[in-house]
Amino acid sequence: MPKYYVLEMFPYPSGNIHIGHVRNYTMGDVVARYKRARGFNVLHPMGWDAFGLPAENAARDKNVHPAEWTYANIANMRRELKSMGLSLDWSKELATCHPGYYGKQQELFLDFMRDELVYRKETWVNWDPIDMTVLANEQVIDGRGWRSGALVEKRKLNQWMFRIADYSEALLDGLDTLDRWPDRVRLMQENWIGKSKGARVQFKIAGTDQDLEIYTTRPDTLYGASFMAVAADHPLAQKLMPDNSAIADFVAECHRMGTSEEAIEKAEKKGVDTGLRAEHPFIEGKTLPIYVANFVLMEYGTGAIFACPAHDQRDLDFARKYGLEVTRVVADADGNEADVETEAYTGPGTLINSGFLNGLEADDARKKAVARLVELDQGVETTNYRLRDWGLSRQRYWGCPIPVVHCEACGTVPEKAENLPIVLPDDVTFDKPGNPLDHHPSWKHTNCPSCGKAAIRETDTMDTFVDSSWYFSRFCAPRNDKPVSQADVDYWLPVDQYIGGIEHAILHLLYSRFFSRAMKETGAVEFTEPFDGLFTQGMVTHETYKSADGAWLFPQDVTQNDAGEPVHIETGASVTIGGVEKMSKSKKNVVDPGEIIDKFGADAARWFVLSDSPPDRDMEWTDAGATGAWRFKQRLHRFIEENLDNIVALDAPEPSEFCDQATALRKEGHKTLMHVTDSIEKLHFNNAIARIYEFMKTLGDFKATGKPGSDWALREAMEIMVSVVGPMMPHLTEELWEMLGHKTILADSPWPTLIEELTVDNTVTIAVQVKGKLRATIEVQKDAPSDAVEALALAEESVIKAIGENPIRKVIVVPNRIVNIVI
RNA sequence: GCCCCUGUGGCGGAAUCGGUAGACGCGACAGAUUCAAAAUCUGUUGUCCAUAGGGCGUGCCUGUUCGAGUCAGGCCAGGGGCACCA
Repeated sequence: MPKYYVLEMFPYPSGNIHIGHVRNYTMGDVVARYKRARGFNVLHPMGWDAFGLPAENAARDKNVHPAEWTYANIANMRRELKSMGLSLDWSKELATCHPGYYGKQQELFLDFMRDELVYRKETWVNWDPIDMTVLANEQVIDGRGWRSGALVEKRKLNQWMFRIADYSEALLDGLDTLDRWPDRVRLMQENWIGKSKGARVQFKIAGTDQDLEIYTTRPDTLYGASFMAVAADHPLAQKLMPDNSAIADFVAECHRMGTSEEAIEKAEKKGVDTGLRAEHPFIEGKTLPIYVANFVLMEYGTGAIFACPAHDQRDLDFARKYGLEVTRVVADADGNEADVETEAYTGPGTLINSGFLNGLEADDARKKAVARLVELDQGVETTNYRLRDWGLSRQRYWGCPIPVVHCEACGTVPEKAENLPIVLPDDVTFDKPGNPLDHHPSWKHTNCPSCGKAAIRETDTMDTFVDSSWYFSRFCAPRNDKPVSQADVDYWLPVDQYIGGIEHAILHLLYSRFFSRAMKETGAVEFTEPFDGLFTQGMVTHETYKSADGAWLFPQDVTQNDAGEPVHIETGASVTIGGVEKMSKSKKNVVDPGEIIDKFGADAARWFVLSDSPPDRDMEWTDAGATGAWRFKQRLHRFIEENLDNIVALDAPEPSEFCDQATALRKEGHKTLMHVTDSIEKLHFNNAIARIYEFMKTLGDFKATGKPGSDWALREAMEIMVSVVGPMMPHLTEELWEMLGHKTILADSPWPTLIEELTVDNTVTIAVQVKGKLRATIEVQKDAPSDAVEALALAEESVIKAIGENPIRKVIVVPNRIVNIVI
């Protein structure tokens, strides 16, 4: 039996499911049920992304232990998910906060240490002052923490880092193989990895025997060089600091700026002249001033640049501020060589003012310049990436402990595998800021795994994105002794269809792609890409409501008065309807899935989240839409119940003869089956539902006549209907399936078999156009010869009228589609 | 600033390959049923002129084509991603 692994991104156990979960998990469930019916062995598990800061905040605010809070939330959300009728394999359930999971993660970490995929380094980090922890670059959005929203500061800390940057090229290359991923996500990852081709160039520092190494993507503009600039943290600046208070002050200022708001609000380009000068590699005797500048990043390239103001906007701004020279070296496409004033020219063109490069196109000049640098032994062509290593240390309690011990004698020592899991202590307090593990009286005191002497345990825990970077592999065998069971992973992975929100386009998905490669390196798995197919579903939105005093109102507090105006349900005060926005607690435009399921039933809720909008786009939750879904459910139920007497018994043999009415019904049924199947395969659930509605209309119009085959055809049609609705409305359809006399449940029944002959018509309706305008439609035999079709078209009265006195210049006949008469 | 996506009735949206634009749903309107209402059922519903019938119509402008929502070029609007990345 072929396998199919369908997975929705596992939820954070915040306490309640929200309507976005309903949409996400319904889509996955439809795929799972459909694939099962198509004969696949389906894995469809569920678990909990259960570590993270909210549990610690709850502990602090409500005086409840993070574990207790988390497990209570899990219990509630599991109950809510079960009420949705999801076909999940609960025997595979896992929670990342359970030692049975995070202990295995610690094992993986030791393997990573062994193979040098993780290392420790003192580095500048993004510090979130509210969450009191470090954030990865990916977790800083607009200079603020992705969770807390606090302005992020720069701090220097010892950090555990994953070598994700070493995989830049591999992660980039891998994107090409992911043809079942949205282009948008691939593009976002490509941009994030940020590959650029350029050169490293050594500039001699005049009067010394030292070099300044820079990175540039524009070696062709070397003749336009006007100054050099290094980052505040560049070794050169650091070395000059003690003897140069101007530089020391400036470096301190840069650190204060960090990623703070000022920096984002287009910080002015500033710098300090070091007094040193660099020798131009091509121009004998020319030297360039070296600045420390705030717009140069230590983390990118070499932390130093040469500046060509005419062809780089930042360099130009800086040059204008400090009165440095601006030499144009690239003429634009029209040969324009005019001086650059306030706008740098970054387009293509021909080299000027550039010695041996003059007259060359920029691309050729680039190559020639690098060749000369290599000759001079002053440069080399290189590739650079924006992607940096992933700092995973978090100074928090509720996360996976990093299984490492710091020993005065032996240094940083990995824990022994047999000591795993390193379990979090239960008795922790959250009354003071900082890391509770660090405050704990005894937990960090241990013995060195190497020499046995007293030593200190690492108190940092892992970023929760580590937890979600391999859970899909653990799902195959969640209680296995090893982190992943080789045989099970070989069978199930990669995930065939992964479904989740676009907000994880970079963070979670890139980390998981790295983790799979790293685990392949350590021998844990054999696959490279974890997610073969990815689908990103849109958000659920809702109208917003405001009372006269400007306060947000919940949808359930708003109703319509007799005049149809929106009013407050209790006070009758008038209400303003605002825009349709992403559901958020602050704007109160939320609906509670629990209430929805109570009111409309799980089937109607599932149906509605699939029905109206394409699944990758945002959908608006409306009560009217949910009511529509409920009505369909009632209608189908009523129809089948009322027509049970008009159908043949289960397994009655197919009659040899069908009346016209029966054949017409069969055709509609099989056409519906074909389209719904196709739509589900493409995850176009809204199209599948539109087709089902059409078929419901046909079915509802069918009247039992007793003519040959009609009772057999009606059962066939009903069974097709129940089967195709099945993945979306499991409760209703199981009931109907039983009413139809089946002894086995629908969920275990195969998808109906398509009879292709019944999906093709023997007559077709052809449009007749005159000069591209529709004038008539004609019924003809399928595949009728063109000249016969043409004759029929020309005989149509409305066509004759439209042609009038004009001579016919040409007649185009597209078989089975259209006739266009050109006059 | 750079990169990407999306613009179709009152609304959500459909249109597989360039071939009858507006499927299907919601809403609205009219009617049936009802003492009445709810529920249900039937019909109408892009727009303009209107009697038949016709004109116009997929953000705007050009173009390619017998034929364009669909392809190409140029704009406009909305959304998203990245952003001192040298």
